[in-house]
Amino acid sequence: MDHDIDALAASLEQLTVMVRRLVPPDGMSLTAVSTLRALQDSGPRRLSELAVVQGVTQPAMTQLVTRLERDGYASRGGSPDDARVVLVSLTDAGADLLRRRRATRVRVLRELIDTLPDADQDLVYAAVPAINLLAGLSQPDDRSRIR
Amino acid sequence: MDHDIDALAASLEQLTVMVRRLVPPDGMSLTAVSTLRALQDSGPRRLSELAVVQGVTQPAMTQLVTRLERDGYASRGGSPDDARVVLVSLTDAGADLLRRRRATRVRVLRELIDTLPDADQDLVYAAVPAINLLAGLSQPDDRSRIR
DNA sequence: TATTGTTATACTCTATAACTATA
DNA sequence: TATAGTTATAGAGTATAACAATA
Repeated sequence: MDHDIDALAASLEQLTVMVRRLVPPDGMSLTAVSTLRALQDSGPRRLSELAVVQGVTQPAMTQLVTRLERDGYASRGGSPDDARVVLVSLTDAGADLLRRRRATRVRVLRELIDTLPDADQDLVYAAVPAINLLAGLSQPDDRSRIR
Repeated sequence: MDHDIDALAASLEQLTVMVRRLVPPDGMSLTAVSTLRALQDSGPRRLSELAVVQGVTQPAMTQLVTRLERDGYASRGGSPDDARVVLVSLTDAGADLLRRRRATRVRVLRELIDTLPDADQDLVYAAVPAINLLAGLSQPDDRSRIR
């Protein structure tokens, strides 16, 4: 067992480049997509919650939600409990967008993996638990730049 | 062997989120860092070559190089062969920046992996060949938006 | 004419500071 | 006063279109 951390770090960095290219650039920022996913996973959320989760400032989230709303992917609603609060929801068009991106990513990934010899494909799938271990390594969620 | 492509795609996506957070945001864009790395790997390059490799337009690269030059990470030079050409080089400060980012990524990654039980650590390192297989899957370098 | 790079302009996305409305 | 959100302003980073200089 080597436990060569530098090699692992370099491999992971290259891997992120590959993954990022699975979905062709479509004008959606990482934050925009991640915000829509958060809305899909957890339902309507306060604008300020979204800002914290995404690690951006409240004004940045205000503007992102404004663009998402303009493009039809999200909508603003009020809270019955607190008139100051804005609840942001995913629209059907937003859910469609996420569906399409996922389908593209899976399709392109499958095409790429299909080019590998069967033995290598088995190796890749056998690594899924290890990849999940790595993916689950949580950092102290360094969202401290939110003032 | 499951060969569950959807699970693999989802795991890879989560993994990229983890890797992206290894280095704290420091105002350098993905393209900026990737351009500096290209200069380090291959030596001075034409501005237009950099634009193609990074998948951005020539004007975008002109402006990026201008910012990198202003910040001291890269420098412009002429070509002796062709007076139209701008050759971009990495400066010592640029190399230092890359060194520091690499060191941070490795240090944080090590700290995170150290929190895993030994058996899981072994599992992660055993997956490096599979990760390299995935990272090496080349897409047709869809840089077709360059006109 | 074709190639290399820059300038002009516009939009996204981010930040900080100052503001409004509600609690 | 404190909290939720917006508006104002500035800078990075991207694009397309138009331009200058060189081949």
